[in-house]
Amino acid sequence: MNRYAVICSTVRRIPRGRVATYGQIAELAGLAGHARQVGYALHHLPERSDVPWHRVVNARGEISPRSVGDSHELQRMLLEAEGVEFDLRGRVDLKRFRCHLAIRPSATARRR
DNA sequence: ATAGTGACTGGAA
DNA sequence: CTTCCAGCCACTA
Repeated sequence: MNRYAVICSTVRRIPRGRVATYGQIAELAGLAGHARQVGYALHHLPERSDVPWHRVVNARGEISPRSVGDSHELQRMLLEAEGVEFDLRGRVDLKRFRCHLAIRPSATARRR
């Protein structure tokens, strides 16, 4: 079980129509303080991955700017399709759409 | 091996 | 409330 796999499985737990922040994912994945690694992991995802990568936004509720690519446009489209709303500044109201997941004890070694 | 980068964050302004 | 910046440290080259 590598770091990316743990992150991916955590992202998969985000319910439809909700979002989570990078830091939140990192924490849930047992990698508290390593939010950037979440970004790296998502960056490495294959396009047809079943991981709902688009449900991950930054701490401000924005879709994080990417150095390359145009996937952020797709991301917003996917989120709106799930009912996530953006304000005029392109930000999600985290108070409303952030998912509340509990930190799974031993996220890396689930059930023996 | 070293150096540079970044899909981030929290605190400061 | 907002934007800005330094620190962060694994990842890439």
